[in-house]
Amino acid sequence: MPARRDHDHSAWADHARDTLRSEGHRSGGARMAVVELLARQHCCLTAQEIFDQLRDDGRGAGMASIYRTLDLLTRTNLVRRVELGPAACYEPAHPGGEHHHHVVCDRCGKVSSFEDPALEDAIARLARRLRYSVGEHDVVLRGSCPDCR
Amino acid sequence: MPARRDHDHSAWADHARDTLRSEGHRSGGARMAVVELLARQHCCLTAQEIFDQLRDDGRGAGMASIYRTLDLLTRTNLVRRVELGPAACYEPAHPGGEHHHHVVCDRCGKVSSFEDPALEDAIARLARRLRYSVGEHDVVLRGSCPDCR
DNA sequence: GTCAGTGCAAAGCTTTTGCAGCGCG
DNA sequence: CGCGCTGCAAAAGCTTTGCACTGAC
Repeated sequence: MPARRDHDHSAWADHARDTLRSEGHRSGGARMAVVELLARQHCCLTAQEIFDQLRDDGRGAGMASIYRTLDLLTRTNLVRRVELGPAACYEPAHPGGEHHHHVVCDRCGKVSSFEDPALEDAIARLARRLRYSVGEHDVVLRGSCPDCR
Repeated sequence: MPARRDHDHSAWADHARDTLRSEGHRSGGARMAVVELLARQHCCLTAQEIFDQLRDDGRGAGMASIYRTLDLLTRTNLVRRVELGPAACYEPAHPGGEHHHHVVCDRCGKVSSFEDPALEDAIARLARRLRYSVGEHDVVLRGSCPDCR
């Protein structure tokens, strides 16, 4: 029996491939390598981390292709770009509305994610109150992780 | 009668000067120019905006001094650094706990600020629940501003 | 066969660092 | 009058762009 693949993850990869295809984009090697790597992630990655990991996997891609792919995926809302510091992070955007945010450890730099319905609720109410038409939102907490405090 | 100065603003400038002084820092020209410019702001500024505005005011300072000052002010918690995109923004941190966040217009890039007690409350509860010791937090909303939608 | 996708290298931005000289305390 | 602050210039990231070549369709 083959190893079972993670459903959420392969579902996202399929969704991403289908969406790109339906918009007339081709399936180049670098692009698909980035999509498949992102699909396996639990949290967000920097472009450099993607570059390194693809190289280690023997599927090396040029930095330019990685950035171009991330830009395309972000524009099509398949990927969420998160500004956590000097380098941007990227993670799969799950269409079902599942939604998480990030806590960054000031000391070791570790990034964790969390979900909080009450927070989402407060943001939804707030968005209704503002005169902006709010499309997305990011929440970043900073502090010390359990290992560092 | 002289023009009345904005109390909150000059209060922050005084607080910043006193804090720096008490930690043994000197009052150089560039540093004070940045403090006074920040004190006059209602929202956050990038280093480049600070550079341009000081030059226009005839109090030009070197970029390096601006970055060094912003770094010092951030380390002493006198200034809050906000990651809104490729360039970081900086704004005075008011000690009283007054606290705001930002909405960015995707189309024209305009940045506005808002306050929302319910949001702060949700974040405070959330912070208690997480195993991190949370020190600060940023919320960034993105969408279309009233002029652009 | 065509043209989107790719890799490399060069350029563009933001931010940091090295260093000589100025000036605050 | 010493050492911290400053400005310039160079360097160090991160990201984008130009261009010739490859490969998907």
